[in-house]
Amino acid sequence: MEFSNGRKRVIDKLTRGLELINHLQVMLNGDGALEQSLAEGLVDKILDTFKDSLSILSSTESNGISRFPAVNLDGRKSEDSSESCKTFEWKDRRGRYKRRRTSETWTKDTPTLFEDGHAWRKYGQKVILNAKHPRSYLRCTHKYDQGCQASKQVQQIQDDPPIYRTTYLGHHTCKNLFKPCQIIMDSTVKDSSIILSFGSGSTSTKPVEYKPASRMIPAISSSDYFVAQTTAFSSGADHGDLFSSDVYSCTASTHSMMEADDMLLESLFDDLPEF
DNA sequence: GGGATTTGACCCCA
DNA sequence: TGGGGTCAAATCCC
Repeated sequence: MEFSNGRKRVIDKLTRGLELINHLQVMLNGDGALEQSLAEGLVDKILDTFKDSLSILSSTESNGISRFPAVNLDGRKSEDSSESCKTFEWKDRRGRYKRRRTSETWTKDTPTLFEDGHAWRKYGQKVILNAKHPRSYLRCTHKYDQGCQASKQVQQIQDDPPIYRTTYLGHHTCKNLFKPCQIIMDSTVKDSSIILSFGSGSTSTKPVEYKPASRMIPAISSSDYFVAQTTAFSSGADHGDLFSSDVYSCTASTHSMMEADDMLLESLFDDLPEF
């Protein structure tokens, strides 16, 4: 059952990749005035679909379910292809795992523990050398039911005022946000920026107006994305405040993190006016 | 009862 | 070799 679920998701991803390639092909066959940033954005998305597919295949393989060879995100075959055979040796598997190698990571420092819209499950806590506070280890709740490889580590790195460092590892391949996010394009904030507002069950999020800004459009496929907290919106902060306070930025990693909101981004692309 | 968290054990890798 | 990441049994909580 898990295998068929993973298989369906791989098919979905690959189908999506084909659609994007067709989209790109149509654009290339048009008047030839394809915006380079748009093309790069499409290529990024296509690459993401194939990376996700490989990720799903790898995860189902690690569960001993898949018949596909284990493949890392960089395309290399798993160095220990016999690992899946060990899944039949269930006696005391404690500590028997394949530590992931250099996966994409990015960090965020915040004064509070914030809600990022995904469901996390804590699977460990560790006292770190020369650190006052233990580090918590969390994985995506949908690690097993959807093969999501995302995980994060949270550690308090400062007491007064408290600062929490969250390190994200891997990308969400699941599709389970608590609530869909809202996408805002605001030309008044900063060039090449998009703000995402994730819904939260505990806060009364103000509806945020979606403001297409034509001069921002070439920046949509830029690698720079910015993610803001819902709480900032609900507190009435304006977009300028968001960028000066509790917003982090990064490049390809954030793009991948927003994968769960891919449909919204796709609709954003679809809404682009003709140049 | 089932899902989430805690916690000690185990193993990878710098 | 030891710090850090992950596993899984025990425990907690709703």
